[in-house]
Amino acid sequence: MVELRADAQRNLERVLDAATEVFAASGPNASVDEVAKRAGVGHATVFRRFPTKDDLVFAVVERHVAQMHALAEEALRAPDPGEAFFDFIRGIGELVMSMPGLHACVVHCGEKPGAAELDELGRKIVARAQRAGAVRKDVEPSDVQLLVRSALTTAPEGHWRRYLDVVLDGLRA
Amino acid sequence: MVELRADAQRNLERVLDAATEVFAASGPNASVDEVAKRAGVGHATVFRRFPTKDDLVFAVVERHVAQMHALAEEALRAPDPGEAFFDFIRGIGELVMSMPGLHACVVHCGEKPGAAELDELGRKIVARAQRAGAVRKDVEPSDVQLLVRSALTTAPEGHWRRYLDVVLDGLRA
DNA sequence: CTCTAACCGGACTACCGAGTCCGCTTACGC
DNA sequence: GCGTAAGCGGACTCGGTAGTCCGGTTAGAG
Repeated sequence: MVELRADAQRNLERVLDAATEVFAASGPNASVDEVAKRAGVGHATVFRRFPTKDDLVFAVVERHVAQMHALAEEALRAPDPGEAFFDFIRGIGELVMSMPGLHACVVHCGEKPGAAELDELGRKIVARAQRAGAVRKDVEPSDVQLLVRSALTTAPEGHWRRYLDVVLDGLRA
Repeated sequence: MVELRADAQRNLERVLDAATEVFAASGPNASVDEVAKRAGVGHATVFRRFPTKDDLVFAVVERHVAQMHALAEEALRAPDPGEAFFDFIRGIGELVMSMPGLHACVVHCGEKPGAAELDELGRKIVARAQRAGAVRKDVEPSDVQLLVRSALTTAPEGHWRRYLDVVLDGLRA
Protein backbone atom coordinates (compact mmCIF):
# COMPACT_ATOMS: atom_id res chain seq x y z
CA MET A 1 0.00 0.00 0.00
CA VAL A 2 2.78 2.40 -0.91
CA GLU A 3 0.45 4.40 -3.10
CA LEU A 4 -3.31 4.75 -3.04
CA ARG A 5 -5.38 4.88 -6.14
CA ALA A 6 -6.65 8.40 -6.85
CA ASP A 7 -10.27 7.67 -5.93
CA ALA A 8 -9.25 5.87 -2.76
CA GLN A 9 -7.07 8.80 -1.77
CA ARG A 10 -9.94 11.19 -2.34
CA ASN A 11 -12.29 9.08 -0.26
CA LEU A 12 -9.76 8.73 2.52
CA GLU A 13 -9.52 12.48 2.81
CA ARG A 14 -13.28 12.85 2.72
CA VAL A 15 -13.61 10.29 5.47
CA LEU A 16 -11.05 11.98 7.65
CA ASP A 17 -12.66 15.38 7.14
CA ALA A 18 -16.11 13.98 7.88
CA ALA A 19 -14.86 12.12 10.94
CA THR A 20 -13.26 15.27 12.26
CA GLU A 21 -16.48 17.23 11.83
CA VAL A 22 -18.64 14.55 13.37
CA PHE A 23 -16.42 13.69 16.33
CA ALA A 24 -15.71 17.37 16.95
CA ALA A 25 -19.42 18.01 17.17
CA SER A 26 -20.66 14.90 18.97
CA GLY A 27 -17.67 13.33 20.67
CA PRO A 28 -16.38 9.79 20.24
CA ASN A 29 -19.81 8.22 20.69
CA ALA A 30 -20.92 9.29 17.25
CA SER A 31 -21.43 6.28 14.99
CA VAL A 32 -19.26 5.24 12.08
CA ASP A 33 -22.40 5.24 9.93
CA GLU A 34 -22.81 8.90 10.68
CA VAL A 35 -19.26 9.59 9.54
CA ALA A 36 -19.67 7.51 6.39
CA LYS A 37 -22.93 9.23 5.52
CA ARG A 38 -21.38 12.65 5.94
CA ALA A 39 -18.41 11.58 3.82
CA GLY A 40 -20.76 10.26 1.14
CA VAL A 41 -19.35 6.71 1.22
CA GLY A 42 -20.56 3.36 2.56
CA HIS A 43 -19.34 2.51 6.00
CA ALA A 44 -17.39 -0.46 4.70
CA THR A 45 -15.11 2.02 3.02
CA VAL A 46 -14.39 3.61 6.36
CA PHE A 47 -13.61 0.25 7.91
CA ARG A 48 -11.27 -0.63 5.06
CA ARG A 49 -8.96 2.26 5.97
CA PHE A 50 -9.52 2.09 9.71
CA PRO A 51 -10.01 -1.49 10.85
CA THR A 52 -11.74 -0.41 14.04
CA LYS A 53 -13.60 2.67 15.07
CA ASP A 54 -10.90 3.44 17.60
CA ASP A 55 -8.36 3.61 14.79
CA LEU A 56 -10.52 6.27 13.18
CA VAL A 57 -10.83 8.27 16.37
CA PHE A 58 -7.10 7.94 16.84
CA ALA A 59 -6.41 9.29 13.35
CA VAL A 60 -8.64 12.29 13.96
CA VAL A 61 -6.97 13.04 17.26
CA GLU A 62 -3.55 12.65 15.68
CA ARG A 63 -4.48 15.23 13.09
CA HIS A 64 -5.75 17.56 15.76
CA VAL A 65 -2.54 17.23 17.73
CA ALA A 66 -0.57 17.81 14.53
CA GLN A 67 -2.34 21.14 14.09
CA MET A 68 -1.32 22.16 17.58
CA HIS A 69 2.16 20.99 16.83
CA ALA A 70 2.22 23.24 13.75
CA LEU A 71 1.05 26.20 15.81
CA ALA A 72 3.80 25.48 18.32
CA GLU A 73 6.55 25.34 15.73
CA GLU A 74 5.29 28.49 14.14
CA ALA A 75 5.43 30.16 17.54
CA LEU A 76 9.02 29.03 18.04
CA ARG A 77 10.02 30.50 14.68
CA ALA A 78 8.26 33.84 15.20
CA PRO A 79 10.58 36.79 15.79
CA ASP A 80 8.97 38.24 18.94
CA PRO A 81 8.96 35.56 21.69
CA GLY A 82 6.37 37.34 23.81
CA GLU A 83 3.89 37.94 21.04
CA ALA A 84 4.51 34.41 19.81
CA PHE A 85 3.58 32.99 23.19
CA PHE A 86 0.34 34.92 23.53
CA ASP A 87 -0.69 34.25 19.95
CA PHE A 88 0.11 30.59 20.42
CA ILE A 89 -2.12 30.26 23.47
CA ARG A 90 -4.92 32.11 21.77
CA GLY A 91 -4.51 29.91 18.72
CA ILE A 92 -4.75 26.81 20.87
CA GLY A 93 -7.89 28.24 22.43
CA GLU A 94 -9.51 28.81 19.05
CA LEU A 95 -8.53 25.35 17.86
CA VAL A 96 -9.74 23.50 20.94
CA MET A 97 -12.94 25.45 21.41
CA SER A 98 -13.94 25.10 17.78
CA MET A 99 -14.08 21.32 18.29
CA PRO A 100 -15.64 20.74 21.68
CA GLY A 101 -16.13 17.01 21.15
CA LEU A 102 -12.49 16.34 20.45
CA HIS A 103 -11.45 16.63 24.05
CA ALA A 104 -13.49 13.56 24.87
CA CYS A 105 -11.86 11.83 21.89
CA VAL A 106 -8.41 12.61 23.21
CA VAL A 107 -9.39 11.17 26.58
CA HIS A 108 -10.97 8.21 24.78
CA CYS A 109 -7.72 7.15 23.16
CA GLY A 110 -5.62 7.71 26.25
CA GLU A 111 -4.00 10.87 24.82
CA LYS A 112 -1.24 8.75 23.39
CA PRO A 113 -0.46 10.51 20.11
CA GLY A 114 2.46 12.88 20.46
CA ALA A 115 1.42 14.60 23.67
CA ALA A 116 4.97 14.42 24.98
CA GLU A 117 6.52 16.24 22.01
CA LEU A 118 3.83 18.89 22.20
CA ASP A 119 4.54 19.38 25.89
CA GLU A 120 8.20 19.77 25.10
CA LEU A 121 7.50 22.46 22.50
CA GLY A 122 5.19 24.26 24.90
CA ARG A 123 7.93 24.24 27.48
CA LYS A 124 10.31 25.89 25.01
CA ILE A 125 7.78 28.54 24.01
CA VAL A 126 7.20 29.51 27.63
CA ALA A 127 10.89 29.55 28.45
CA ARG A 128 11.67 31.71 25.43
CA ALA A 129 8.95 34.21 26.33
CA GLN A 130 10.26 34.33 29.88
CA ARG A 131 13.84 34.98 28.77
CA ALA A 132 12.54 37.80 26.58
CA GLY A 133 10.87 39.29 29.65
CA ALA A 134 7.36 39.03 28.29
CA VAL A 135 6.10 36.44 30.77
CA ARG A 136 6.61 36.49 34.52
CA LYS A 137 9.36 34.17 35.63
CA ASP A 138 7.64 32.62 38.64
CA VAL A 139 5.38 30.32 36.68
CA GLU A 140 6.19 26.96 35.17
CA PRO A 141 4.95 25.60 31.86
CA SER A 142 2.70 23.16 33.68
CA ASP A 143 1.08 26.07 35.53
CA VAL A 144 0.40 27.76 32.22
CA GLN A 145 -1.19 24.62 30.87
CA LEU A 146 -3.37 24.21 33.93
CA LEU A 147 -4.49 27.83 34.00
CA VAL A 148 -5.36 27.82 30.34
CA ARG A 149 -7.23 24.57 30.63
CA SER A 150 -9.23 25.77 33.58
CA ALA A 151 -10.10 29.02 31.77
CA LEU A 152 -11.28 27.14 28.72
CA THR A 153 -13.26 24.46 30.54
CA THR A 154 -14.96 26.50 33.25
CA ALA A 155 -15.86 29.62 31.30
CA PRO A 156 -19.59 30.08 30.71
CA GLU A 157 -20.75 29.36 27.19
CA GLY A 158 -19.25 31.81 24.71
CA HIS A 159 -17.09 33.76 27.19
CA TRP A 160 -13.94 31.71 27.03
CA ARG A 161 -12.03 34.39 25.09
CA ARG A 162 -12.57 36.91 27.89
CA TYR A 163 -11.51 34.36 30.49
CA LEU A 164 -8.43 33.46 28.53
CA ASP A 165 -7.49 37.11 28.17
CA VAL A 166 -7.72 37.53 31.91
CA VAL A 167 -5.42 34.58 32.47
CA LEU A 168 -2.98 35.81 29.83
CA ASP A 169 -2.90 39.29 31.37
CA GLY A 170 -2.08 37.65 34.67
CA LEU A 171 0.86 35.88 33.06
CA ARG A 172 2.46 39.06 31.69
CA ALA A 173 5.69 40.10 33.36
CA MET B 1 -49.84 3.82 44.73
CA VAL B 2 -50.18 5.63 48.04
CA GLU B 3 -48.38 2.85 49.82
CA LEU B 4 -45.91 0.27 48.55
CA ARG B 5 -45.90 -3.28 49.73
CA ALA B 6 -43.03 -3.96 52.11
CA ASP B 7 -41.00 -6.06 49.66
CA ALA B 8 -41.53 -3.56 46.86
CA GLN B 9 -40.37 -0.74 49.10
CA ARG B 10 -37.26 -2.69 50.04
CA ASN B 11 -36.45 -3.40 46.40
CA LEU B 12 -37.04 0.19 45.40
CA GLU B 13 -34.45 1.34 47.89
CA ARG B 14 -32.00 -1.32 46.79
CA VAL B 15 -32.43 -0.25 43.18
CA LEU B 16 -31.86 3.42 43.98
CA ASP B 17 -28.76 2.61 46.01
CA ALA B 18 -27.39 0.36 43.29
CA ALA B 19 -28.15 2.91 40.58
CA THR B 20 -26.36 5.59 42.54
CA GLU B 21 -23.29 3.41 42.94
CA VAL B 22 -23.24 2.34 39.31
CA PHE B 23 -23.92 5.72 37.74
CA ALA B 24 -21.52 7.41 40.15
CA ALA B 25 -18.80 5.03 39.04
CA SER B 26 -19.50 4.71 35.32
CA GLY B 27 -21.65 7.66 34.33
CA PRO B 28 -25.06 7.56 32.66
CA ASN B 29 -23.95 5.09 29.98
CA ALA B 30 -23.96 2.20 32.43
CA SER B 31 -26.69 -0.29 31.57
CA VAL B 32 -29.88 -0.91 33.48
CA ASP B 33 -28.91 -4.60 33.64
CA GLU B 34 -25.81 -3.60 35.54
CA VAL B 35 -27.89 -1.69 38.05
CA ALA B 36 -30.40 -4.53 38.40
CA LYS B 37 -27.65 -7.07 38.91
CA ARG B 38 -26.01 -4.97 41.58
CA ALA B 39 -29.38 -4.51 43.28
CA GLY B 40 -30.03 -8.25 43.16
CA VAL B 41 -33.28 -7.93 41.20
CA GLY B 42 -34.37 -8.61 37.63
CA HIS B 43 -34.23 -5.61 35.36
CA ALA B 44 -37.98 -5.72 34.84
CA THR B 45 -38.30 -4.68 38.46
CA VAL B 46 -36.23 -1.61 37.75
CA PHE B 47 -38.38 -0.71 34.75
CA ARG B 48 -41.56 -1.14 36.81
CA ARG B 49 -40.54 1.71 39.10
CA PHE B 50 -38.77 3.79 36.46
CA PRO B 51 -40.50 3.45 33.09
CA THR B 52 -37.42 4.59 31.20
CA LYS B 53 -33.76 4.60 32.00
CA ASP B 54 -33.78 8.37 31.99
CA ASP B 55 -36.30 8.34 34.82
CA LEU B 56 -33.84 6.28 36.81
CA VAL B 57 -30.96 8.62 36.09
CA PHE B 58 -33.20 11.52 36.99
CA ALA B 59 -34.09 9.96 40.34
CA VAL B 60 -30.44 9.39 41.18
CA VAL B 61 -29.54 12.96 40.29
CA GLU B 62 -32.47 14.25 42.30
CA ARG B 63 -31.18 12.39 45.32
CA HIS B 64 -27.69 13.75 44.78
CA VAL B 65 -29.00 17.29 44.59
CA ALA B 66 -31.05 16.65 47.70
CA GLN B 67 -27.87 15.77 49.57
CA MET B 68 -26.29 19.04 48.52
CA HIS B 69 -29.47 20.77 49.54
CA ALA B 70 -29.20 19.20 52.97
CA LEU B 71 -25.60 20.34 53.31
CA ALA B 72 -26.66 23.84 52.34
CA GLU B 73 -29.45 24.03 54.89
CA GLU B 74 -27.17 22.68 57.56
CA ALA B 75 -24.67 25.40 56.68
CA LEU B 76 -27.36 28.06 57.00
CA ARG B 77 -28.30 26.80 60.47
CA ALA B 78 -24.73 26.55 61.76
CA PRO B 79 -23.80 29.17 64.36
CA ASP B 80 -20.54 30.43 62.80
CA PRO B 81 -21.27 31.75 59.27
CA GLY B 82 -17.63 31.70 58.18
CA GLU B 83 -16.91 28.18 59.33
CA ALA B 84 -20.25 27.11 57.89
CA PHE B 85 -19.29 28.46 54.47
CA PHE B 86 -15.91 26.75 54.33
CA ASP B 87 -17.25 23.48 55.65
CA PHE B 88 -20.07 23.65 53.14
CA ILE B 89 -17.74 24.06 50.19
CA ARG B 90 -15.50 21.27 51.40
CA GLY B 91 -18.56 19.08 51.92
CA ILE B 92 -19.70 19.76 48.38
CA GLY B 93 -16.22 18.87 47.19
CA GLU B 94 -16.26 15.55 49.00
CA LEU B 95 -19.72 14.75 47.74
CA VAL B 96 -19.04 15.61 44.12
CA MET B 97 -15.61 14.03 43.91
CA SER B 98 -16.75 10.80 45.53
CA MET B 99 -19.11 10.30 42.60
CA PRO B 100 -17.25 11.32 39.48
CA GLY B 101 -19.79 9.84 37.09
CA LEU B 102 -22.68 11.84 38.47
CA HIS B 103 -21.60 15.04 36.84
CA ALA B 104 -22.23 13.51 33.45
CA CYS B 105 -25.61 12.32 34.73
CA VAL B 106 -26.55 15.83 35.76
CA VAL B 107 -25.60 17.08 32.32
CA HIS B 108 -27.46 14.13 30.80
CA CYS B 109 -30.78 15.17 32.31
CA GLY B 110 -30.36 18.84 31.61
CA GLU B 111 -29.67 19.69 35.28
CA LYS B 112 -33.35 20.31 35.77
CA PRO B 113 -33.92 19.02 39.30
CA GLY B 114 -33.82 21.83 41.82
CA ALA B 115 -30.68 23.59 40.66
CA ALA B 116 -32.31 26.98 41.12
CA GLU B 117 -33.18 26.43 44.79
CA LEU B 118 -29.68 25.17 45.45
CA ASP B 119 -28.22 28.26 43.81
CA GLU B 120 -30.42 30.41 45.98
CA LEU B 121 -29.21 28.69 49.16
CA GLY B 122 -25.60 29.03 48.03
CA ARG B 123 -26.16 32.71 47.49
CA LYS B 124 -27.43 33.05 51.07
CA ILE B 125 -24.51 31.13 52.53
CA VAL B 126 -22.00 33.34 50.77
CA ALA B 127 -23.80 36.53 51.74
CA ARG B 128 -23.98 35.44 55.37
CA ALA B 129 -20.27 34.64 55.49
CA GLN B 130 -19.50 37.98 53.91
CA ARG B 131 -21.62 39.89 56.44
CA ALA B 132 -19.77 38.05 59.21
CA GLY B 133 -16.46 39.25 57.73
CA ALA B 134 -15.16 35.76 56.99
CA VAL B 135 -15.21 36.04 53.22
CA ARG B 136 -13.93 38.95 51.14
CA LYS B 137 -16.70 41.21 49.95
CA ASP B 138 -15.54 41.73 46.39
CA VAL B 139 -16.63 38.32 45.11
CA GLU B 140 -20.07 37.25 44.05
CA PRO B 141 -21.66 33.85 44.65
CA SER B 142 -21.30 33.02 40.98
CA ASP B 143 -17.56 33.69 41.23
CA VAL B 144 -17.33 31.30 44.13
CA GLN B 145 -19.15 28.63 42.19
CA LEU B 146 -16.90 29.09 39.19
CA LEU B 147 -13.69 29.05 41.19
CA VAL B 148 -14.69 25.95 43.08
CA ARG B 149 -15.73 24.18 39.92
CA SER B 150 -12.51 25.02 38.18
CA ALA B 151 -10.49 23.80 41.18
CA LEU B 152 -12.38 20.51 41.25
CA THR B 153 -12.31 19.85 37.52
CA THR B 154 -8.79 20.90 36.64
CA ALA B 155 -6.90 19.51 39.61
CA PRO B 156 -4.65 16.55 38.80
CA GLU B 157 -5.94 13.18 39.98
CA GLY B 158 -6.10 13.06 43.77
CA HIS B 159 -4.99 16.62 44.45
CA TRP B 160 -8.33 18.38 44.41
CA ARG B 161 -8.37 18.92 48.16
CA ARG B 162 -5.14 20.90 47.96
CA TYR B 163 -6.46 22.94 45.05
CA LEU B 164 -9.71 23.62 46.82
CA ASP B 165 -7.85 24.76 49.94
CA VAL B 166 -5.88 27.22 47.85
CA VAL B 167 -9.05 28.66 46.39
CA LEU B 168 -10.70 28.83 49.80
CA ASP B 169 -7.70 30.62 51.29
CA GLY B 170 -7.97 33.09 48.47
CA LEU B 171 -11.59 33.76 49.39
CA ARG B 172 -10.89 34.58 53.03
CA ALA B 173 -11.35 38.23 54.00
C1' DC C 1 -55.79 -20.18 57.05
C1' DT C 2 -57.26 -18.36 52.73
C1' DC C 3 -57.75 -15.54 48.99
C1' DT C 4 -56.29 -12.09 45.99
C1' DA C 5 -54.07 -8.12 44.46
C1' DA C 6 -49.62 -6.70 44.10
C1' DC C 7 -45.17 -8.03 43.08
C1' DC C 8 -41.38 -10.55 40.90
C1' DG C 9 -38.05 -11.90 37.26
C1' DG C 10 -36.88 -14.94 33.19
C1' DA C 11 -37.66 -14.81 28.52
C1' DC C 12 -38.95 -12.21 24.71
C1' DT C 13 -38.90 -8.33 21.11
C1' DA C 14 -37.02 -4.34 18.85
C1' DC C 15 -33.35 -1.66 17.70
C1' DC C 16 -28.84 0.12 17.07
C1' DG C 17 -23.91 0.11 16.28
C1' DA C 18 -19.46 -2.41 15.14
C1' DG C 19 -17.31 -5.14 12.03
C1' DT C 20 -17.37 -8.69 7.65
C1' DC C 21 -18.37 -10.45 2.98
C1' DC C 22 -18.93 -10.61 -1.78
C1' DG C 23 -20.44 -9.32 -6.28
C1' DC C 24 -20.15 -5.07 -9.03
C1' DT C 25 -17.46 -0.98 -10.70
C1' DT C 26 -13.52 1.76 -12.00
C1' DA C 27 -8.75 3.65 -12.37
C1' DC C 28 -4.81 3.14 -14.87
C1' DG C 29 -0.57 0.46 -16.82
C1' DC C 30 0.12 -1.61 -21.10
C1' DG D 1 -9.12 0.27 -26.01
C1' DC D 2 -8.50 -3.76 -22.55
C1' DG D 3 -7.53 -6.51 -18.62
C1' DT D 4 -7.13 -6.60 -14.03
C1' DA D 5 -6.03 -5.34 -9.52
C1' DA D 6 -7.76 -2.11 -6.50
C1' DG D 7 -11.64 -0.02 -4.77
C1' DC D 8 -16.49 0.25 -3.62
C1' DG D 9 -20.86 -0.24 -0.86
C1' DG D 10 -25.25 -2.86 0.12
C1' DA D 11 -26.51 -6.49 2.83
C1' DC D 12 -25.22 -9.44 6.23
C1' DT D 13 -23.84 -11.21 11.23
C1' DC D 14 -23.16 -10.50 15.93
C1' DG D 15 -23.43 -8.53 20.43
C1' DG D 16 -25.39 -5.57 23.59
C1' DT D 17 -29.14 -2.54 25.58
C1' DA D 18 -33.88 -0.49 26.27
C1' DG D 19 -38.25 -1.81 27.12
C1' DT D 20 -42.50 -5.56 27.40
C1' DC D 21 -45.05 -9.70 28.80
C1' DC D 22 -46.75 -13.32 31.40
C1' DG D 23 -46.83 -17.22 34.48
C1' DG D 24 -45.41 -18.10 39.10
C1' DT D 25 -44.83 -16.19 44.00
C1' DT D 26 -45.86 -13.68 48.22
C1' DA D 27 -47.56 -10.08 51.50
C1' DG D 28 -51.01 -9.17 54.35
C1' DA D 29 -56.21 -8.17 55.16
C1' DG D 30 -60.18 -10.57 56.83
